[in-house]
Amino acid sequence: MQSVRVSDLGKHEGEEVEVRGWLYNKRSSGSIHFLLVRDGSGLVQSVVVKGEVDDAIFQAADKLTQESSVIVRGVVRKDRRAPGGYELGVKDMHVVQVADEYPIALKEHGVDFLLDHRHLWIRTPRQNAILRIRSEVVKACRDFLDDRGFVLLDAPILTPAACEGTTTLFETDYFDTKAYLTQSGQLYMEAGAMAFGKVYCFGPTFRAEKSKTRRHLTEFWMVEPEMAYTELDESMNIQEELVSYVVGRVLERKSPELAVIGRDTGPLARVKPPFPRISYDEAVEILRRHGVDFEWGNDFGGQDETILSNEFDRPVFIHRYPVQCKAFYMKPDPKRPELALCADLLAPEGYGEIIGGGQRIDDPVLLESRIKDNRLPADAYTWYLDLRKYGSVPHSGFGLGIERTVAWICGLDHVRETIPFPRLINRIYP
RNA sequence: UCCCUGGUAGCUCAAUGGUAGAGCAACCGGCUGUUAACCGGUAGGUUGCAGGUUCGAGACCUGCCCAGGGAGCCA
Repeated sequence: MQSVRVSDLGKHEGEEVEVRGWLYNKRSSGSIHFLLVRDGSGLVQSVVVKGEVDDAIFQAADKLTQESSVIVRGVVRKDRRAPGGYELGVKDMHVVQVADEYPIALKEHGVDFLLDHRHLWIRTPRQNAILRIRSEVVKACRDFLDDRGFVLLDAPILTPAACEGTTTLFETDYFDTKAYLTQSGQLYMEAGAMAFGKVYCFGPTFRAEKSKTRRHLTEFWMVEPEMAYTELDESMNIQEELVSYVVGRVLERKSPELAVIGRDTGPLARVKPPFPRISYDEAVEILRRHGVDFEWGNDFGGQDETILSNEFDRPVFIHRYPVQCKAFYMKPDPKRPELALCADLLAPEGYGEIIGGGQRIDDPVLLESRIKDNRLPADAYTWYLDLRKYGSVPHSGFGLGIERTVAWICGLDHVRETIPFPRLINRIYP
């Protein structure tokens, strides 16, 4: 007999098929059992009627516990009363395992409890939908870049020194010396851009900051493209096309999942180029108009970002921050050297920064002095300086945070639900 | 690291300083179309930990632990 995924049941109306899955929930009226079976692709109501199956099977159905693994066989039929519109009239059933008492009931739970049971929590429809959308976001990013001639160049996870100096690193032993988990693949992507023209990396990054907010994980994933012969404005063009493409792909292919999590897709449908581009100076003016006592030269806080993004109906670029706000490798604006040729992209609806990027310093003398000014270990950056000695060109890149992007697209209030097994301060289990 | 809030049954939560309780889950029984099904019953507790105040503490006080929310930092 043909095994069918629940999501494909509609194509098999009237046929006898089998579904291999787990019992999500069960309702019974004594002589008729309704088994809600999930298989990872969806939920199907399987109807077991006394007298229509062997008594042994009918009784086994009665004994099934939540999340017991089960194979049900029967005829697919349309029924308005069934969730999803189709149900299975069970003829035969094979119980693979009767599950122990399942910790996650079909009702509300606290976050701490759910995170302790994350390995089971991901079975629930809402978490399943979020992680399917994450999968689509990742694939959309890669398709977009692959189609435009970018080469995937994996960056190392173990690194000899800080990429950005100041922020906190996870340290680990590396034989007789120390190594650090990467904070960003960017510097390596700059090497790649000079080798391939356009590259990107996609991988986990690690920040040992003791951040306790809805926007932070200690382990998170970034897509980091880097492009040779590319200046800031062109980089922003790519970014707005990428983000629009990703949102479009989710709307196109994951609308059932968006419906499961109850996301209002109206704001997402507006995400199309061009995105507004405002300078740091203009952003400061907007904040002051809103009564924020903001000192020029500071970086924006979470509330500042919310005020700024609420001014627009789509993601907004903020470009040309004061150089002291940004990393050492950011190229100063030739017209105003106190500003960096950089841009952050703020997601709408108060979701904050989802992209940070900019044009990199291409002058070896300036870069060397910046490394010194930031008291970075010069030895560790010898190779990075080489990139400016051997055929230096203007180049730009950016990093898109996957979890923040997924949280925004899904309309979630915390990034921890956007990654299968979140790593947070004080949480590394399961 | 700082500020705020919380920790009671497996889970979600009640309980003027005066006998620790409900719903769900589990278990037993009933019900032929259920929609987090419903109805009846059974069982389930070192109230986060350690001290203290009191005739009496889940509640009040002190310290600690853990979690949530926020700040800073950042994607």
